Amino acid sequence: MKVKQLAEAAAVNPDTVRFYTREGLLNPSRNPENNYQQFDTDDLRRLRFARKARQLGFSLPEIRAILDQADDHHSPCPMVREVFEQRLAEVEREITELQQLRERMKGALTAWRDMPDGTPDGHTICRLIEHWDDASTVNGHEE
Amino acid sequence: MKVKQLAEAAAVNPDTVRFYTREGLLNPSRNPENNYQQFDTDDLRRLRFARKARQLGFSLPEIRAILDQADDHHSPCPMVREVFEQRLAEVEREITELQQLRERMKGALTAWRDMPDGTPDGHTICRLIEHWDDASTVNGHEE
DNA sequence: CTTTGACCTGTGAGTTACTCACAGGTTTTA
DNA sequence: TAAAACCTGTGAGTAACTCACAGGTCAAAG
Repeated sequence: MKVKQLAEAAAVNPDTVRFYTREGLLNPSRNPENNYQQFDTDDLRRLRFARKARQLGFSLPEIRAILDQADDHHSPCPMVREVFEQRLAEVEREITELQQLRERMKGALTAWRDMPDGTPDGHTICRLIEHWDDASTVNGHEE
Repeated sequence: MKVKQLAEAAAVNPDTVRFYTREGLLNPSRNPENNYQQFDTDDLRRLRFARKARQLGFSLPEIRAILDQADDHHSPCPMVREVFEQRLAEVEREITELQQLRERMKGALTAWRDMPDGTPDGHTICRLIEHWDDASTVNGHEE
């Protein structure tokens, strides 16, 4: 398989294939005649794995580490489990933060709609933002 | 006020102040003697507004647009309201996506813990990821 | 009065995970 | 045989900062 075929098989951009190859997640052989990259079904599995892991929030270095360990016939299990659980905790945190944000935004909109004059001006909404109480979400993610 | 004082007053990195100035969100005057930037309380208000708007998910170009309109004594209201409501919808979408992700991750962990042998190996978890059904969250955010 | 340290200046690079553009080589198709 | 489609590597652009660097300025201490 060449770049475009692999990309299509995994439903990704060919440039992503090239990028992952540069980053060491894929290790294609080379056709000595024209220097083209040759991917096999194992590369396809790696690529699909990588894409799914990305959806779960794993970073490329993490994915590469998992793949490398699997290549060395080491069980990547402990690391994967740890990262997986960390990621789950992070997802929970993000959900909580976003829910709080949603409530505050909804409250602001409601207060805005219930204003006496009905048609609030820019000062009103700007004041809403200006007086936004940044109790939660202080600095985004400061891990 | 000089850079560092403004930064401290708004609890941000001095480099963020410089960056926002470069980006046109802040328009300090200059001390002609030494070319230092001079910020006033209005700059502080702009900076605080910008930071709060950022917490709400507004982009820097959006914030600059709001600030510029306010400077022209136009009411930024309609734009702010639109962006605000778009952002709220986006937050709702993100919450839903993350909740689905959480459920799937928890399900995976549970299935993993309930494995017959109790100590699953890397293949187990990797297979979990490999067979991850990417029905939702297909391409992240493709707005 | 000079030195030290803290601050200022502008600019350029690094971060993440891609995506796109470019220039030139190869292979396939018409 | 020529055009289209694909390959190659490299470099830049994205968002919103953050950090580093080299050199200028200023307040206070020695």
